[in-house]
Amino acid sequence: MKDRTQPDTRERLLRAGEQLFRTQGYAGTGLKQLTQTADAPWGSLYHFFPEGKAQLGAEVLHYAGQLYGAGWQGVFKRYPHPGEAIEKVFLAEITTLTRSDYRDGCPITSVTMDVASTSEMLRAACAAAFDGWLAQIETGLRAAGAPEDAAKALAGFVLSALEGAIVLSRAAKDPAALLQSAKFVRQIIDREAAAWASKTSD
Amino acid sequence: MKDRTQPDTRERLLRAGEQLFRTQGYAGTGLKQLTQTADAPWGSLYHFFPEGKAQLGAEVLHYAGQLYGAGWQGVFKRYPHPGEAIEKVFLAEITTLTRSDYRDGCPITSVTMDVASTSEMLRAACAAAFDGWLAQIETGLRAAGAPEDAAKALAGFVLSALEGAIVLSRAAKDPAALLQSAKFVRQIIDREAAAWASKTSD
DNA sequence: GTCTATAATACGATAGAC
DNA sequence: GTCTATCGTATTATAGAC
Repeated sequence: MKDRTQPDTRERLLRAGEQLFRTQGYAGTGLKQLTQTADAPWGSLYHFFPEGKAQLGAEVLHYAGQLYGAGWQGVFKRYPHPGEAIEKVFLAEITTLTRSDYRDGCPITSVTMDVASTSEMLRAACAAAFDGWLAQIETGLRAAGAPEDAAKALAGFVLSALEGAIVLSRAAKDPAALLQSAKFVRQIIDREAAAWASKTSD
Repeated sequence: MKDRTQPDTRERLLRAGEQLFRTQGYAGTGLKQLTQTADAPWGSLYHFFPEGKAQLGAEVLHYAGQLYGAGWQGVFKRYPHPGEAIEKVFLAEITTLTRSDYRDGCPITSVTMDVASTSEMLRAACAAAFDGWLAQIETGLRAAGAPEDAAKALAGFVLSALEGAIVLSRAAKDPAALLQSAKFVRQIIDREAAAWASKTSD
């Protein structure tokens, strides 16, 4: 869409990066393993990402940010009631985890843990990905009537609970943390939403 | 306390492991860097941990699990009201993060992201550490009158929100996620606690 | 754009003197 | 128990043919 040189190989490298970062983080992923997973020639890696692993990492973070951001947008469109929409995301994550034998976590969280304190550039890319998701959640909540401040605070809480529950579920190989968190997060949102509804336009 | 050979060096290695895992995960931490940080001789590493990095990693996870577990126990003892106790933990984490320029996250989360899907032994050690914390939170909630099922579900939710908020705060270098999550988590606990109090002994 | 070969370095782990 | 030297191997990155 932007370069017209060899979109296939480049896209496969990004996809493989996203997949491998999800399961073993940034530091734990070798470039050789990455090209093999992507079915891409070794030479192509430095053709598309001449600055090496860090550049590839940053672009994978951007790619994943956009991809999952579209998912947030879609779920709010499908389920206008925000409590239902967000609960669906938690439940969908359970499906993703169980289907992958608890391999497919969140690529942004994984990379954050590895590099937040060793590469300012990659840390900023992680923050940007999270910020994009937070903005989508905020938009979804505002569409349901949430005031600006409440929407921002709730979004941070929702994403925190989701990311943490994914971590605990992966460690335990058990969806309990996601189920438990989904229940309480939904409780909070439904209660807040009722408050927004009672305060109609002034 | 258990071996009486060279407790100092061994303890320093565990402490250095905990510190480095917090900031750069398991895969991102080299054993050379670890011995330097611990001010320990290279030879000592394989003297105390003959099975190498994996054994050291597992023992660091156990060490950190016990250490932070005692912290949970202590905060519930100091603050009998569970909403207050748990809010204190969130706020203390903000202090830890800001004081370390957002380096000192959670060692269990970091290692989980790196190895949950590549080493069954280390994944189990991560799960055991989290389970210990969950048990402490559960105990604190039960002491405040929570029924068994409610305590278990709430504990999973609380720890999920905390771990996720640490991740987001580290990525953003901003305590907002921890503050936002603390507020809603406390709301949930206080509301539940009121329900336990109204249902007195039957 | 692709591919092979390889450079340069860092890694985990071992051996053997002390 | 400590320390140095070192072995393989894996890592990221480059060079140059095609």
